[in-house]
Amino acid sequence: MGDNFEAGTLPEATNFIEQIINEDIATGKLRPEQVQTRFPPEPNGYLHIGHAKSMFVNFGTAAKYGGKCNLFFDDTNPSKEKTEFVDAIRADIRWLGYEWARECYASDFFTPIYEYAEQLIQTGKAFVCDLSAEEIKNTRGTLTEPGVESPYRNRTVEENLKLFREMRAGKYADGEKCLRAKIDMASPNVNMRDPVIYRILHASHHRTGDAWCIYPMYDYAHPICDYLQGVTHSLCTLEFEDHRPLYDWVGQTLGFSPKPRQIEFARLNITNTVMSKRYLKKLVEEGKVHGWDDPRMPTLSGLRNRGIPAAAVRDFCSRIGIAKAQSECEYSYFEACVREYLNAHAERAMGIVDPLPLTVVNHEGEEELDFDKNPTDEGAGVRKVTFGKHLFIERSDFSLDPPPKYFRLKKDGVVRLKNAYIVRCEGWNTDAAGNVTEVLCSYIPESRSGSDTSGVKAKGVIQWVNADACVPAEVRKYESLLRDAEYGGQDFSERMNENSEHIFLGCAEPYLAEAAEGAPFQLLRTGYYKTCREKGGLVLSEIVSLKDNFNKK
RNA sequence: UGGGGUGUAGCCAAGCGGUAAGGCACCGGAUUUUGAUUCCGGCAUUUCGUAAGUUCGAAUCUUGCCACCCCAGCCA
Repeated sequence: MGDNFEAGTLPEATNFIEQIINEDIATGKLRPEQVQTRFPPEPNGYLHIGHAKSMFVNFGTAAKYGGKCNLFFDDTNPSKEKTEFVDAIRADIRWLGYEWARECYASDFFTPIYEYAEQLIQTGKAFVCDLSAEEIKNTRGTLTEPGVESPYRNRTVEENLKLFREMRAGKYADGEKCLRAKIDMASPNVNMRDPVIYRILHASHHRTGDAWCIYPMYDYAHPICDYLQGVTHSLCTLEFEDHRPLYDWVGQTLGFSPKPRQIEFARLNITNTVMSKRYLKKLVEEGKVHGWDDPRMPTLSGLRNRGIPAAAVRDFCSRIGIAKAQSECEYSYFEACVREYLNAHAERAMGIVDPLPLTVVNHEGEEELDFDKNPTDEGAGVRKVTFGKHLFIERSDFSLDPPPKYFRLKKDGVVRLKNAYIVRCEGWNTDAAGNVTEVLCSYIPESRSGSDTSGVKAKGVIQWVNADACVPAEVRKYESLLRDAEYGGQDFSERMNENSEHIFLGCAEPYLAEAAEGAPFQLLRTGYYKTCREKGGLVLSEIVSLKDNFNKK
């Protein structure tokens, strides 16, 4: 990781963030290896693919300059945060393939953050306010009108200090008082209208327990934590642009040098994919999914369980770019990255989801055939596959009433059994209801893969497994995904495509299957998948419905 | 109606005064023992939200206008 560049030269900037950093380096503010970032999740849920972009930006930028990136848990609100989430976050970062220089928490800095608050009070830059939350709201003004100053704004330093210490000592109830920065109630930027920087919260913190009953607000704590960690460039998403003046105010007022610099970029959005922790949490809590790592979830652990390689996620992040324009990627872009990676790296296996017995009437005994594990990679090697008289093929690969351009097995037709022989349909058996229960075929001995001298042309190639030697597999079936705007109402439903029947959380790959032993493998039948999607535009939750849908037309 | 941002193809996105990169998607065609892959070709040329202006020359500079996003938590 990290591009190499000669000492004294700057790496080529590939996005606006790197341009800014290059300028900072060029103007002597810092040396490349001093670049430091941080990935700052709040431990109140699992990481999702949107976080993957943030990690790519933060870890990637630091690596590019030979600098460092910390893992920083933003745990300033004990009412929402849990240790379970910090463990899961750590695991997901490692799975994605990133390593942090240092792991720290906002709570590590509670003491200095508190001391800085006293410093603000001493210098007359903060005051204890007795207004209720409601009153503060009512005096903040509106977007077009200035706010009015708190009647407590001009308390003496001594009184403020006394009150603040009493707040810390637990003398007051939640919401009874708060500490506010003294900035400008008439600022056109609402964030600067004497923002609350400390609130009273008699809640147990997942790390500090009951040591504190006052907790700093994000806007106040973040610049301090950045500074104390040595962060030089604090990369965050666009919605914090309005907060940058406050970020800078804290740094300047407290005399930080060098002062960390906040740079904002657009967060990741993907069509039809819910990227809101709030809704994901709701799905989990209401039991609509099996958990945060349900394969239908856009969480990193969900993607992992879906069989999506971390490298593909990283590749996706690198290809979508980093910019400030609000945007929404098509899901197909992500799929392309996954397919590309899987095609190059995934070992191929034949699998049958809906088995139909096929008997090779003129074949006796068994024989071993070589099967390339990955035809795009010579080094992948081969596996032995046993061919015999009794096979299974996919039910949908045989048709008595084939649609036009049906290349697979049909009445009186031939098809190649992948990597084995060409077979000709000789007949079939049905049950009382007329359903096909068995296909009878003859094989052409001269058509063996790799040494075909038969001269017979088979347009179609289908998968098969040996009925006597195959490993039982189980395709995990999931209920089709959310069907209406039940979750999240309007916001959620707005994410629906006009054409899609289901809202989905991103589950669409047909190559999810799970072996009985629990080892996931991929069925890389992207052809079916594409075809199906073009025809129906449906969101598919598992392989069976995918193939059924394919057969419909 | 205040402030902060953003507008380049269906979707991402380069471009930073010298005559519109690349990827995804899509459309042709070739090869193919995965209808996959691979490969070739096409895909903004009265055009860079729009209207004027500066300039030999503008997506790039100036001005006006339009559209969209974010902000009035003791959330992050």
